[in-house]
Amino acid sequence: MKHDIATYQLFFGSLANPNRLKIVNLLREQGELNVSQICELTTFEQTMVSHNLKRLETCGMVHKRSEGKHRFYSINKESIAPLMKLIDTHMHKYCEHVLSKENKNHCNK
Amino acid sequence: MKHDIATYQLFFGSLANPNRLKIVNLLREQGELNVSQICELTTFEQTMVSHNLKRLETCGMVHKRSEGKHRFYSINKESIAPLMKLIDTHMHKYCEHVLSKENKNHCNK
DNA sequence: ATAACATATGATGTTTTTATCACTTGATGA
DNA sequence: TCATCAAGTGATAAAAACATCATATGTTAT
Repeated sequence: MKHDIATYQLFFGSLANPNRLKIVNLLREQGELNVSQICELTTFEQTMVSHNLKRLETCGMVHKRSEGKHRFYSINKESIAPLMKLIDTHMHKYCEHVLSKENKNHCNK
Repeated sequence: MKHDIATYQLFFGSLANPNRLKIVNLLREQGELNVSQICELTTFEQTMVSHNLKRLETCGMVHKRSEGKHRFYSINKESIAPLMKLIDTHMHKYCEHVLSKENKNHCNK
């Protein structure tokens, strides 16, 4: 397979942003949420959430479902969920030393 | 497990850069290489390569081995190699639409 | 048809990230 | 021990990514 650097960059860049990361982790935990719910739970502005959800959708990280006025977003379970698990494992093994102090201590599991 | 957003950001940010990505893919393909060899093969400047390798090392994506004047770097096979494979699969399924035209065509496999 | 609500889009000033420059450190051999 | 080669470091100007603002679109209810 041919490595398309620009696509890798788009993919990883999508997860290299703290706000998008929070949205992704929120959807991992909460399942399907609409934009307003994401705004409430994160205290982020609506426009920012929309912009970031669009980017996540472009990369196939989340799915979108319309219902009336609402747009419901959910994590791509088939692909992103297991991927994030792999990364969690990697981070535990290799990124301990860069964990911020507060989290280092009460990191149960 | 506790999600440390800053660590995720560091991790993904490391792969969200085209030059680091090229270095990572080079090490995936070529195995162990020293700094000079990476410079030659990529035509990147030495200082840039050193800076970027340091970041990759911080995240546990590459290993470093000293031999005389040289520093040999290699991909973290246990963790990053399988991770990149998962991502390759994801990109093929969900990121086709964002692939640059040139690569779309002669993307065998 | 119009108001109200939910979400999306485009433009832009600001912040963050990056490559490069000048320099340092460390190792080998003369 | 001095010169040379290999690699690393810190500062900074330039480039890229970002949040926000103003506005647009689409949907439901009145």
